[in-house]
Amino acid sequence: MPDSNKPVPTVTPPKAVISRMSLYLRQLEREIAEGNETISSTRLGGLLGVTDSQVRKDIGWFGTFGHRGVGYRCRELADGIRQNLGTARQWPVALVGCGNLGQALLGYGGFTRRGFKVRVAFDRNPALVGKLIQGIPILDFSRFSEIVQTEQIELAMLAVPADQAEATAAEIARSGVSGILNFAPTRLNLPETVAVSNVDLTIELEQLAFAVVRNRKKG
Amino acid sequence: MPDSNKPVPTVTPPKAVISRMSLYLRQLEREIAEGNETISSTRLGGLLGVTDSQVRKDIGWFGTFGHRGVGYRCRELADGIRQNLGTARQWPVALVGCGNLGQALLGYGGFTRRGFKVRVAFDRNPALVGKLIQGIPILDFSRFSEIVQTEQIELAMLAVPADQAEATAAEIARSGVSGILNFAPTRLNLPETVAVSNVDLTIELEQLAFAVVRNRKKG
DNA sequence: CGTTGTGAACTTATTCACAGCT
DNA sequence: AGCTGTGAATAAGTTCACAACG
Repeated sequence: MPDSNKPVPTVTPPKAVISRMSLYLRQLEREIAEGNETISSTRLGGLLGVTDSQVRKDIGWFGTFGHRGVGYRCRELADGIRQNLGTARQWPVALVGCGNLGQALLGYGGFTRRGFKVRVAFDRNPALVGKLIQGIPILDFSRFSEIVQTEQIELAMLAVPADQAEATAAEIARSGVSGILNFAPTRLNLPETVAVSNVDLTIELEQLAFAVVRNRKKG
Repeated sequence: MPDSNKPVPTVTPPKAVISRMSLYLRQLEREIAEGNETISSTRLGGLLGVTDSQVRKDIGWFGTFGHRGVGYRCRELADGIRQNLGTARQWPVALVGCGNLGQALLGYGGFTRRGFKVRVAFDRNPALVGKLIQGIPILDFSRFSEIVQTEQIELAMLAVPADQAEATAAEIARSGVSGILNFAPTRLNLPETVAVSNVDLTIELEQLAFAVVRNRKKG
């Protein structure tokens, strides 16, 4: 073994690496489903529009998984990625806000398959409270803090209107939830004990519009 | 990968710049609504978690809008950004796939306010075809190409299951649509005449999980 | 052989710092 | 005095290229 005396302080992979790792993981799951034992960085990257060296560098952040002359064993690498992403276990999730978007999120099976289990949903609208959507009960948001304890909720998906997002997020944070996936088009200003990811549909559409305009100019 | 050895004289702002421009635009709209005439790069950045110099550099890609000693006039800058993003006009949009997520997208008012007008929706499920959701008619997907012509559709939001995404996207591309906002967890491989943006909910959740785990390690 | 892991080179993005305008 | 616009400095991210190894 060459010198393993590397300092390696607080090496945190960049966000971009993490999202590519998710991409790799998904492809690996497909390869496994198709019965492929191994995959090379060249093939994995080719399928996802990423260079082979990028694939190897990215994977390097999470450890040493490859086998020279062979490639990566799909199962081994998939397990390693899940381990590092923190999704080798199940995450109990709460949904806050059961309007159109919220209800769609309840119906989206993709989460469960990747380790995220929506346990309970909340709203303030009495017309919704008490209903069962996709088998998940909608409770009054006033009970949020209590249920977070009993159900051990760690993540919340926030799908309330923009003008309520900031205040609702503050309350969620106070209840001890560790992460919020924010669908409202608003910057949440929270203590950094709470991690926040944003999904902003309008920004994506505007990026698309811009790309189209640029495309036309050169075409 | 094919040749791309052009010394391209036309500078194109990076994607990251574009999404921050969207962010600035939204904040500017709020400032206007609150009656503020001008805003400085420091304040604008502070509200959005971006440095002042980053704000100025970003804006610089789109032109010269500031007034020394004053800041940016909100209306002027907002107009300039819309002009550059290509959202100063209305974009006619089609929705493809009217399941849970698709229907939620139809109900999401945020698009319309930013210049994206969903004109028509498509599905292959006969149980859905003919219905009117949020005032928007659901048509059979076989009519897609025809309607794209008559309604002058330029953008499509793709919200079909993963296993249909690639084929459906190919058909959309063939109909002359210029951009696709893809909600399916699949890489679309299309001719580069069609711009693609991806919204991948699972990736976002995994990023969140990772951030939470990292947060806990240092906390 | 084929394919990884990785330093070094290169490219892109961000921050600094300040001249210059109002 | 206040605040932008921007070149120069720094940092971050990507690709290259090749030794090392099953």
